[in-house]
Amino acid sequence: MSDNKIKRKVVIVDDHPLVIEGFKNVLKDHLDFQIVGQFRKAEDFQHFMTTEVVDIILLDITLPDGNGIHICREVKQANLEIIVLGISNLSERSIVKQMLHNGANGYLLKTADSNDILSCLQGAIDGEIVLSQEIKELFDMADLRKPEDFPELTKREKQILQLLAEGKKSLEIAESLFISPLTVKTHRATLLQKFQTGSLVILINKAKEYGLL
Amino acid sequence: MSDNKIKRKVVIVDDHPLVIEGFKNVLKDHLDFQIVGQFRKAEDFQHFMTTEVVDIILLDITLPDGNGIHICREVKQANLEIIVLGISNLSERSIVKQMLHNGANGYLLKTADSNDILSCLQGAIDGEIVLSQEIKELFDMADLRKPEDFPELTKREKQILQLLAEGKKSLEIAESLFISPLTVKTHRATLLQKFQTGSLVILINKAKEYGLL
DNA sequence: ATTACAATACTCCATAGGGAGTATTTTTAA
DNA sequence: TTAAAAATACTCCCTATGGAGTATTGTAAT
Repeated sequence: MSDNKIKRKVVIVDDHPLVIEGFKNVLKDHLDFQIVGQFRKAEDFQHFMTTEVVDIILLDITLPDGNGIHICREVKQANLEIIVLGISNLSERSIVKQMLHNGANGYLLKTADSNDILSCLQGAIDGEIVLSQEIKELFDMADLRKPEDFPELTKREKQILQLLAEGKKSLEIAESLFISPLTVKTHRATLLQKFQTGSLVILINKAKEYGLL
Repeated sequence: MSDNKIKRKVVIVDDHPLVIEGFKNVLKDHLDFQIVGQFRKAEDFQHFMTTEVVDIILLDITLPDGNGIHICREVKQANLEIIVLGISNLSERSIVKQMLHNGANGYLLKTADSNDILSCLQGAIDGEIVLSQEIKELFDMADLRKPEDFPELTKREKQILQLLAEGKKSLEIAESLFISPLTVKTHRATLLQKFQTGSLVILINKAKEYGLL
């Protein structure tokens, strides 16, 4: 667009350097955008945000030390003006919904191409809620989608899920977490219930599908 | 390196345009490499390969219309000189092993950074089997070379292992195979014994590592 | 035809897992 | 500062699983 416009400050948060490099390559010739920060960990990004002011955040959902959905809420609580676009491999409807509920201005799949990304950025700047092509299709075909939504797990549940996935028995888990085996049993039951199955193996398979393990 | 060297022809096959852009950004200032093709679908890549000659293929494992592991084998059968590096988010041992068994020259995680990627490329050119940092940590190199001492399974056992991995209960398996649940139990016990574990989850994890599932 | 091994099916026993509740304390968010 | 959610721990009951045997029939290779 115009040449003398003040560039919008963009921050990229993604644990995949290749994706960061990809965004840089997509944006590098674009006069409207200036990348002022890139982070692989939520913590680094959050620290950066305590001192810097930015316009646009490209925010991965799955980070090694945090969750993009929560980070989005924090950012928006601090400043509603900041444009937050979720980026992820995950095309689960519930995740997209959660992001949008937390105030995100849009959601891009990593399968989006340059044009898709740039038009989403422009749309978000223009105040639209933007979704990349495949996500749009996902929402159009709403009726065909599976009803099972991505379960919200608590910290403890995730912890126990992880140990179950390693093949640990309830007793071992109880010992390593210093809690009663009966408590482990409760968490396990909650997990099975949240994933709507009665099989540990299915539970773990689904958790892997959702990228929880 | 040297300036007048003939550049190595690189092809990128990945369904994520951002990853392709990322590789382009990482390689763009490197005098040794020249990107001669980029593909989002296996089919397009395979068509390209019928007419073109390349030196290095950066090959994603998960493609919308194919499997990088199979594609790797095809490529290597046609020309062993071509360097194939698997790239993927998946850090499962069995997948890496399958790639290397099919002749891949290495395996990079998408969490690898530029330096990691470039040093892997150089290593592969120098004839090494290269793995990105995180993958190296997952394995010790010695483990890769020695033949696997995974248990010999009978046809029926493999069949039942498969069904167990799908989360089926003994009773369901018995019904679908028209045998007694007690027989299923025997096979299951044999499997657990052969894999030297008392946990179904561990059994299935090991089976996946060995590429049996 | 003999010898393996596979596949089948059973016994008995002990423990782990799954289903459905209730209840208290602690943490976190509104 | 409350109200909600998470984490803790328990009850009872029943079924599934795991471990250790034994035994018969089927099948494939020598």
